Amino acid sequence: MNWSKDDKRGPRGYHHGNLKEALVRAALELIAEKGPAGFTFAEAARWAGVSPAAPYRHFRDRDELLASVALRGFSEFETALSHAWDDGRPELFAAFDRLGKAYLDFARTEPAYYSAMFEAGISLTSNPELREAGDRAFAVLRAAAEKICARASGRTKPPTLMVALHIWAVSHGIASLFGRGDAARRTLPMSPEDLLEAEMLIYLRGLGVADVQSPASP
Amino acid sequence: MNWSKDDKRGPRGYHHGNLKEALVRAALELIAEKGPAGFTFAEAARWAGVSPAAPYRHFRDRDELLASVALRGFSEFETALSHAWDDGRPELFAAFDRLGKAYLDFARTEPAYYSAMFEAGISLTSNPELREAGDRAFAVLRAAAEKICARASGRTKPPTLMVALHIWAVSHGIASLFGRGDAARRTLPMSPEDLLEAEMLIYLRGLGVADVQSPASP
DNA sequence: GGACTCATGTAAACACTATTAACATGAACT
DNA sequence: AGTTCATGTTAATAGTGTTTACATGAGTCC
Repeated sequence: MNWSKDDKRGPRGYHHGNLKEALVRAALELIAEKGPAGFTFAEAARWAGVSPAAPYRHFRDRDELLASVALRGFSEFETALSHAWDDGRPELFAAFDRLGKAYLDFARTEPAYYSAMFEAGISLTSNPELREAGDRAFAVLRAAAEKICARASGRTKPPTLMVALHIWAVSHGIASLFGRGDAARRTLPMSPEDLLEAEMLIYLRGLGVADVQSPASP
Repeated sequence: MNWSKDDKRGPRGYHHGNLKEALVRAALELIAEKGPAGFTFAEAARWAGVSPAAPYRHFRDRDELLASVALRGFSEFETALSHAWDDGRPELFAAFDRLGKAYLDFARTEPAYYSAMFEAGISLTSNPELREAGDRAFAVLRAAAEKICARASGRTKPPTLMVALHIWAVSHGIASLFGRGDAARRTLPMSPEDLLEAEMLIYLRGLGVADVQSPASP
């Protein structure tokens, strides 16, 4: 007999082996299916093949599991954004456009993460770790805002932080209102991607950033 | 026959008299307290002083009560927005500024409505009445966008619908990320109102709308 | 090897929720 | 009066979050 963990069923007798990980993955599946509200601690346990009380060995309560999902979400979000941004290479505006598309793409393809991060109502003040993860993701937008601001032509440079917050708000607004399943979807005259791109072009133009073509005539 | 609802205690024997209304109000209280997820059908019934099964005479299920709250929310939202906008009087940009502040004010002072409307995940496709109520509120933003676009100086006028969607996305993004209790609040260098005003000024400038002062120098 | 410990699992219990079914009441209409 | 029907009740089912007491087994020290 071969009891190694590569067995079809694995050893998996009394101890699961990697329950914490399995629960996070189960939560992701379930949230993606039925929204963050429909996600159930008990069902996650069932999905992982353990008793309903087992998860409490790894998470204080249901909210802590949700927070754990959100934490990982912010981490993957940061990775996706910074990969798209790629430090503004090879060209600032192309990279900026990729950044916006990556934002929308994450919200669409990872609705479970996105819900946990922004809609589950987890308190950031009581969870510094989560806040820091969010800040790291936001730092990518901030870095992009920095390079954008450096190109502004006005007498005074716009404040980087403000611009970063603007970019975040627009992206989140579009992703949240139009970017996902038909839960809140309305019939749009254009794709969320085009909508975001147009808005950012107009905004950059208002900022006095050069090399941006007129948005009204594509 | 003066058992109108103005009676001191109302008849209130076996029949409540106005349970549907009472349930909606109870839901509002509860959502405001503990978020849309923490709201409970049973607790709403308790709050109204009836048995847990009574609400089912007025709402098919919990979601339908939530949808009812959202419906009323859109109606009040429309009222608030159109009152602030006041058809662009006495001056376009002052009215537009009021509109933005009214948006944020609604999200802050009526978080229960706002959550039910945008975060409860109620399907709009399966609820035409709700969708229409949302469209009526959006129509105010659209009307504002119309007048804004008419002032655009470029060769071609920007499409009204697109501009309206942009305004909506920005407002919702700021309200949703920074506009309410500390659930998702971050430390900001400025108030949500100032943040929104600045973003709209830059946007309008990018749109080529006249009479807008430079945003970078207040 | 054997005993001790501790993280990690189970089972049983409690209070609570959504929802339904069967029954009760009373307001309105003939 | 009596009937009807909307609107309430009670009782039951099934599923949930969470706690408590107990069980197991992997690693550690002798």
